[in-house]
Amino acid sequence: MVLAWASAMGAPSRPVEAESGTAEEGIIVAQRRSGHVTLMDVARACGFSVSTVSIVLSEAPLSLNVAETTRQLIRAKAQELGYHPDAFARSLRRRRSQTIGVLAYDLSDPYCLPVVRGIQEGLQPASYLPLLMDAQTERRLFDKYLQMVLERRAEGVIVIASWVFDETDLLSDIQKNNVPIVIVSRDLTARGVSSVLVDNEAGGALALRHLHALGHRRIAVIRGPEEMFDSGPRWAGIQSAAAETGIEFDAQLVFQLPSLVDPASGFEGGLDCARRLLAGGQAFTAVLAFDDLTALGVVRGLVGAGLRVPEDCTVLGFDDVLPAAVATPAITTIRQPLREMGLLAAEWVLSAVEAREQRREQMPLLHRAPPELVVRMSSAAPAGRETQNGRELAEVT
Amino acid sequence: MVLAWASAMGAPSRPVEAESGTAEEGIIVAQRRSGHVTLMDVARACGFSVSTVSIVLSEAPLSLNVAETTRQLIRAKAQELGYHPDAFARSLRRRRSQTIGVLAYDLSDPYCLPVVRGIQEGLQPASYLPLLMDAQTERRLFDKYLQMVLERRAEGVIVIASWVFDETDLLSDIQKNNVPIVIVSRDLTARGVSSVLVDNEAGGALALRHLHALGHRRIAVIRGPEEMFDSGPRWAGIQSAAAETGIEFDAQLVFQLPSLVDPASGFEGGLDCARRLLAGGQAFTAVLAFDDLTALGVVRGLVGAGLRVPEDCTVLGFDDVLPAAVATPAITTIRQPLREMGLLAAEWVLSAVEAREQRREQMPLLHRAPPELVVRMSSAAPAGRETQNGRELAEVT
DNA sequence: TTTTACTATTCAAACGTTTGAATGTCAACA
DNA sequence: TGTTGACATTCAAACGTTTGAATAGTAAAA
Repeated sequence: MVLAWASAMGAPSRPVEAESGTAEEGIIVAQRRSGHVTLMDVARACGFSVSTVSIVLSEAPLSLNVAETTRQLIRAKAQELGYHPDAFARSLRRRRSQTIGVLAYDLSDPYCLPVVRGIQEGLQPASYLPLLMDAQTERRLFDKYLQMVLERRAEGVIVIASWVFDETDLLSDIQKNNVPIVIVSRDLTARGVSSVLVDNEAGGALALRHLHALGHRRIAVIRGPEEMFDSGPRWAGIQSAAAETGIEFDAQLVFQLPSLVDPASGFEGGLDCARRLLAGGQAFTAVLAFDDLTALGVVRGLVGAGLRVPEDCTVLGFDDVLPAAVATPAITTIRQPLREMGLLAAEWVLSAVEAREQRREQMPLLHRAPPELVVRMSSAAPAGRETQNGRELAEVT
Repeated sequence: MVLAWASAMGAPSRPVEAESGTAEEGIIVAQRRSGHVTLMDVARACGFSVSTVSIVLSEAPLSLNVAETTRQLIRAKAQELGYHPDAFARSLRRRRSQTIGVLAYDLSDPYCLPVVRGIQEGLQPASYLPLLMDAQTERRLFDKYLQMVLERRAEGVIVIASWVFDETDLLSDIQKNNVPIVIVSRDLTARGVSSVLVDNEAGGALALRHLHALGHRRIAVIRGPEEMFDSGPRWAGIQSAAAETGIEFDAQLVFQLPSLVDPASGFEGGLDCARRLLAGGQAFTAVLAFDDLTALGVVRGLVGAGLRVPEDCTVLGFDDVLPAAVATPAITTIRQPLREMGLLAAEWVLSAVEAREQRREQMPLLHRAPPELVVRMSSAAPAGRETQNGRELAEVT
């Protein structure tokens, strides 16, 4: 009984005998090796076999055949003892982990969290559990966690790689093991990986058209770093919209972020660009930044030189992450539907898991999520004259 | 090779997979039930027993006795087949999960990530793996994940509960199972839980003294919500420093945030307070906000009314999260050493795990991490005269 | 020749579940 | 009396590892 049980815990080095209250034969309470209550413990405590207890507690189909009284007794005892099924044993036996690996290249990037939220939302109804891992921008960790995902027998993997890295055949190990993958925020369909990402072309175009509509003509652009996937298509979208609206870029006003160590360093990049922009002496009325952090860096640079945003200069971001929304002036930006993208990734990975079970082949899928212009406080029509910042700067500081 | 294969067959009579494809070499392609390569597969492929292969691949002490050539062969074959040990089987057998559950009440709170980073850092050297879970401010999810932590046999748990919730005996289930817990960001030592948190009193005092040193005398304070742990001590620290410096608070200038739904809503709270503050017509030269998001909300409110920060009004935050650093003006704040706190929590939980193994009792520990003043752009000496915002506001807008 | 001591490898029993097949009841129907 | 079938429960074999104990083979020591 319970007291005997407690004494067994107190003296773990030898088995303790105790009597069952009802049955004629004594029940031997075995020494518990691990601290956790097992089916065996529950079975002994209530006098049924391990099988019956398992059937009841796991709500297997057979439990319909188990007498109601038995079920209640077993449930009560399990509750009382604090039984929690061992996920290791269960997954091992069932050959299902009910787990999807979620590997973020850098969780501290405010970009990732909404995606993760979407994934959680998508996994929930199927009662799959996300196995969340944060590679902290370290290639080494990314590798290690990928192994981990395999070892933990995740049934699928979602990779969030908003940041730079060359995953040439990083993922091949996963694919070799026939584990479905979905990647968020870059197009890897060419390598056979289903991909969910924002429509960068459309986003770039959206941003430029907004500036054009406000009346801006001399626009500075800060492109993303060379090795980053989004940089190319986003710039392409900007260019095509520019052609469309008859805007021409001054090569002096087009910058490119250096390859960055971590996402937060986009801020530094933006700040630096703003300084170079002002030092260049070319007139401009708007800055189209690669992402929100960059935009915030630009704002810092401009304000530091005595300019006002948006009165003297409009600044546009991209992504719509938290810091952009709570800054003052709040950054006008191109919103990526991150949560929805995560949700879709989850749905895809689940359906791929199912497809694999039924041995159906599946083609890699691609979704380009439509971005959305979020007009906030950092954009406005240009002032009468263009900012002649080279000179103004000297006066103000 | 063939002989080894035969001996493997001598093993317990299993429902033999009748393979017709007995090739000329006699190599039988094992029919894999799950998609994953097992020790058995490797053993067959290289003609050794499962035991030997296990010993080699897990680098058990016995592997010193295994011939060098054998080791190399086994490793090579394992590599070739893409073997990854099954974490379920391994943990089940070893009775160790090498896992610490990390349960964040809301991962999207920028407060959490640095703590998580610290935890990862602390777990790494012991090669423990964090099992990261995000309760999304939902009590129901928190519960569920707590169960999960137990089912996955995490050897310890770290709870990050920067946000409100009444965990009266939420954690008792964990404690009953004798799993060590450490909680970050509130003091639960009274309930026997080791706790790591910032020294809120010191932080509050630090903030107030900074304002005093700058010359501020009429200071508005926005206290944290009633149910939040930090609110009380932080306010106490502010008050004691005020007494010390001879500052008295105008009750009209002391606000309290309503109970909030999620951390980002601190921004709304701050914005609202700022409006009420301005509407109140009382003079003030500084606002001491409960946290950074609140401070950003205050800035928004003040700027919206035509005031400048810090020229017309100083705003102080608390925590030092990313949005505070990248906003312009950057928020002067009280930094919590979040990473260090996470690191300590990890170290504590690991040592508690060890203590438990050696059946040593351990007292709950408490650490109040020293906060640090980070002076940025949102604080300055007050202008000559105090802000008479009631009237000024009417003129400006 | 036997013993001892190694070295290199394998046996077999766990770990805690799940589940197809088997067992045992008991009442109803030939 | 035997058969049927429905219900309630249990048996026992896996799942993929690890590991203490056992087994061979060989060489040195007694």
